Amino acid sequence: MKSKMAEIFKALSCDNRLKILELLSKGERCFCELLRELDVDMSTISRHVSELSRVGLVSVRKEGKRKILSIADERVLKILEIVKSLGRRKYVTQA
Amino acid sequence: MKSKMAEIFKALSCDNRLKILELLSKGERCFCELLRELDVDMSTISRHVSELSRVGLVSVRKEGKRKILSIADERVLKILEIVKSLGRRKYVTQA
DNA sequence: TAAGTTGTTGCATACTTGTACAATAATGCA
DNA sequence: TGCATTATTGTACAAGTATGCAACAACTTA
Repeated sequence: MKSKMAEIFKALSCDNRLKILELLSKGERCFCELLRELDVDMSTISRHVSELSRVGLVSVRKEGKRKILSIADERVLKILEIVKSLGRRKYVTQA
Repeated sequence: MKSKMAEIFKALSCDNRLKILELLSKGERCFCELLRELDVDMSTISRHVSELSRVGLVSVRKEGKRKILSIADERVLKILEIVKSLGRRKYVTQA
């Protein structure tokens, strides 16, 4: 069985899920708004959101007939920021 | 094609690779030391190390007939620490 | 109740991944 | 040179993943 850590990283290892997190980092939004911004099937988004919330990266709240999604924790943004900065640097080893 | 960010997260999403990083976080060590601590085939470790260095998480230095491995960047440790803390918390949504 | 909106789930499919084993390569030592 | 140590690579394979389509479910509103 996979560790919690590995599961979290796994959830972060897909571009469409990263895209979802990036959108949510600008503020909460509902499921069907994501659909308009992501050019993938609704079922695909559903599964991605489900995975993100399962591992605790995204919070889900029901409001009328909509599901409102948001980043679950400040630390999620922190992680994304650090890894983005790692990705930009051309992997230079410290001297 | 997968983004740099997704590739880095992917590299982090496997328990054996996380184990390697954890060992390296205590200080650099050579390939064959990892072998003694990891109970997987050497070829498997070779591929994991290759992947970790490919995406820039681990630095490799040759010394005699050995390859010495180390964490490539402080930020790698930071990421591991944050995600570990995320994993511990029982995914509590803010009130 | 009927119709529309929003989301989930079963199924199929193309692709990727983690792993071991065996063969090979590179290096250092006797 | 021959042998031991250290590491990589080809191959195979079981398991897992991302995706779309179609059917279905839950909820809202007319």
